[in-house]
Amino acid sequence: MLPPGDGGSHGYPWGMSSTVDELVAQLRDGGSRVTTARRLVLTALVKGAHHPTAEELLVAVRALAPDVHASTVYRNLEELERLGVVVHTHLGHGAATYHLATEAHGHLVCEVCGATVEAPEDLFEAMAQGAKRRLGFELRPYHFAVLGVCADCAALSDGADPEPSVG
Amino acid sequence: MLPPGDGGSHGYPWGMSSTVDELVAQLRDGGSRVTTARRLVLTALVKGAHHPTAEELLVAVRALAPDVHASTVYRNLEELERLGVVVHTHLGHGAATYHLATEAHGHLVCEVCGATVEAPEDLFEAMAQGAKRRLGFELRPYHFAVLGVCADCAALSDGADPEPSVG
DNA sequence: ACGCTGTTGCGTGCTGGTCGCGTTTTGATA
DNA sequence: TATCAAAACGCGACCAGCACGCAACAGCGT
Repeated sequence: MLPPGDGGSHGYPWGMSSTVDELVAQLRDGGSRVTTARRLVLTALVKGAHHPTAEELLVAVRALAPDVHASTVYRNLEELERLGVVVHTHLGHGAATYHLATEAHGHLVCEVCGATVEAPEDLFEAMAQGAKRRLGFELRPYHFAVLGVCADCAALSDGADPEPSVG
Repeated sequence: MLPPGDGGSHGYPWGMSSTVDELVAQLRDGGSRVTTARRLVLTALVKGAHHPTAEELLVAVRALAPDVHASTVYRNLEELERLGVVVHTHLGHGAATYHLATEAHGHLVCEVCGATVEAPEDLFEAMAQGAKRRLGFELRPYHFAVLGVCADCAALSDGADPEPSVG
């Protein structure tokens, strides 16, 4: 699962994901040291699933370096977030999920089936403008998901109202 | 948002929101039994602060019935939520906050100072309509707060960008 | 190659909440 | 009003997710 840390970014279909080397450079610029564990966390973020939890990142890291400790992953994520390299998001009641700051986006999560939809950038715009104009409040709507019912579940539950599962 | 449910109930001075008696009736209608602890939880919700956590409700309940156990409060809140009497909301990283379902509303929380603003009902409307039309997604944007920067903090931090505290 | 200091592994602790169990209480029925 | 099954309770153990203090280790400027 780990092709060479080549410099060029050959595209991932859904976007411009940075390479590990670029992120490592960000670390150095920020004055942080580059360690094995830290590099592996970045690698897992770049190449792994879309919304990994700290736990999932730990598993990915341990696949290559079995002795990395959970608290190391937590501390690294904290530091990476401080440097603006990653952000974390809460999609529901469980653990936070992490992604690269360059991929920041809003999330819609279905209360019924748990499906996660990445919100189009402009979906929040009207609300953000309204909040700014009327309350002076600058929205940053990326940190918590917005819950709701996805199209599939809405169709299925016409007439029957299943218990929400994410709430 | 609160019809004068004061009906026959020999009033709590506060008058406003639903009375404990009305809520108790909802419990009975739902097939649940009415116990001392349960009634006290409802009383705390009706008369207490605006966004109490389970812990704060426990304190309020214990002020009148010192032997009520924390798990009782948690279980009651769970049951009350199942019956649609209360809802819970996450305003930040800490404990959930509870309020009566009749008072459900969206929340804007300042990442910097933690201030909570109750969102005007229609603030979410444009976004909800957009999500419905474009994604078939029915928003229920009340469960997680939407983060941002409040007017005061935005003014203060012009030029300097303090670390978010709520994230 | 050295040494300063950031980082790690490890254990321990905390918060917020859940669960199983034996006992008490509720409220429908007699 | 007494009876009694089932609901709810008190209690403690336990869980997930994460934070922390410390001694040992390792990155990187010199």
